[in-house]
Amino acid sequence: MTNTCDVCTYRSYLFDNLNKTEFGLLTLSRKEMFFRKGEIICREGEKINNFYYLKEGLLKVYKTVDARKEQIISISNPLDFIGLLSVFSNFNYIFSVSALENSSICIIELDALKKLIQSNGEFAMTLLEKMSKMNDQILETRLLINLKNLRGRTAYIILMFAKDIYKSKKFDLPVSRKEIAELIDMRTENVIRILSELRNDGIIKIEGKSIEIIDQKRLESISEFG
Amino acid sequence: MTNTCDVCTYRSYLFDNLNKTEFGLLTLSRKEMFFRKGEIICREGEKINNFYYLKEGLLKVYKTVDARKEQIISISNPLDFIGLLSVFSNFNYIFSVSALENSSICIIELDALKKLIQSNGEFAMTLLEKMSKMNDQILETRLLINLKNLRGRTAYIILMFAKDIYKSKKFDLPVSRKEIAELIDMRTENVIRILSELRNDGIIKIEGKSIEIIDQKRLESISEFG
DNA sequence: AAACAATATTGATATATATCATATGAAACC
DNA sequence: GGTTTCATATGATATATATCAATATTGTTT
Repeated sequence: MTNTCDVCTYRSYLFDNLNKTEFGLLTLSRKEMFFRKGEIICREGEKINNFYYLKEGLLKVYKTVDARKEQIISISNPLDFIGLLSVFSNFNYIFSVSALENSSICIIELDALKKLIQSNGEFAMTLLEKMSKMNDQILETRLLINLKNLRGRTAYIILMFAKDIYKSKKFDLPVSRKEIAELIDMRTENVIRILSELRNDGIIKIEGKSIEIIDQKRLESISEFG
Repeated sequence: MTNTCDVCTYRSYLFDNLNKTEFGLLTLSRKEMFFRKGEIICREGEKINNFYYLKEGLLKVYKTVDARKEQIISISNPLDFIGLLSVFSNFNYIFSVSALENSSICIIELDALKKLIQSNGEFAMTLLEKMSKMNDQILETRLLINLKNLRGRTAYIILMFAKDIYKSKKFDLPVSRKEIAELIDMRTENVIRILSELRNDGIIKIEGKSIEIIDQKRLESISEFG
């Protein structure tokens, strides 16, 4: 909602190293946009002109495998940069991004940002650190998920939603069963089956999209050991 | 072998944007080290003090899953930075690196490099671009491999060695069957079995570590469609 | 409200992959 | 030189996961 960057909490997170002039320059090229749940922010293959970061909401980053199947690479939380580092190394997006919940996104012209990187080394260093941390996390998570069996993956993803995203044992899933499958490399039927198992074992409660973790210890043990 | 950076071909690849003073600063903190096949360059968990890049040879980047199993994340070619971006976002390595072939590695003190990033924005930008390209590629490759069935993965990795690493249809595998398995998420027995199948189908020749691609078209088709 | 499409669910079955067992040759060790 | 260890190899079997099928449930469009 707020359109002045000065008061935006995100300033301190990323733009602390900029002086007044630089910050003004950035603000000039900056826009804030609102995306409704389901809307697409950018598409694989499109030219990259902007640098996005997520102010509020929830996004998914994904690739299209074929007409019926997508591969979800990661889920973006508020404060996340969107689009991995590829914005700096590719001319075109190598993935798509869409909104899982209504989201506010800050948009900065990539050229303006690149100029700042070149003129302000402190800022460059901060950006490099933050972006590299995010990239590492995505890769590590993908490697971790692939080591687990289906039960472990399902438990892992429930815990991710509870701990990392909603910070609560009870929450509404922002995704369909199919999307969970696409995120943790499973088939929809197996996601559903295993969710039902976990319910029958008294580890979680499910009712439609609503999930509540009953026995977190057991769920974590399943996430770790399958 | 050469110890003066001026003549090193790698200068133009990465350090073009530095002036004489800056370049001198970097050279001061720079060392070149030789690692024999099998030797470990750095270990998961160790403190990060240096920025490495591979001048000559071949490395593997991996994580230790348990006493008997490793997970190979990527293979580093000459010109590659070693260690993903985590060198900028972590204090300790989140993976290990060892030499698959005798290798020459340039070692720069991380602090010296960070200073340069902060003082020279052009250099920061170049580094950001190159490192992010590498990181993206690693992630993309991992996603791609996981979409394939075992036959597809095996074909893919043979083609990777032939096209990306040795640039020849005939080459000696720098890794054991077990390591191939750890690289493409399979079991050793299945790697061996499928290699034998491909041999029996007249698609490749194998003799110990030596591999020759006979029918590249079919191999590529298997890599793509399984 | 009816018709339709998408999602969720469960069961039965097929298939891919892992596991176990065994053998051989080569390298490492004492 | 003999013993041990590791890499390669192949077959038989077990297990995990995908696929197919059928039905309910929810959401969407008209």
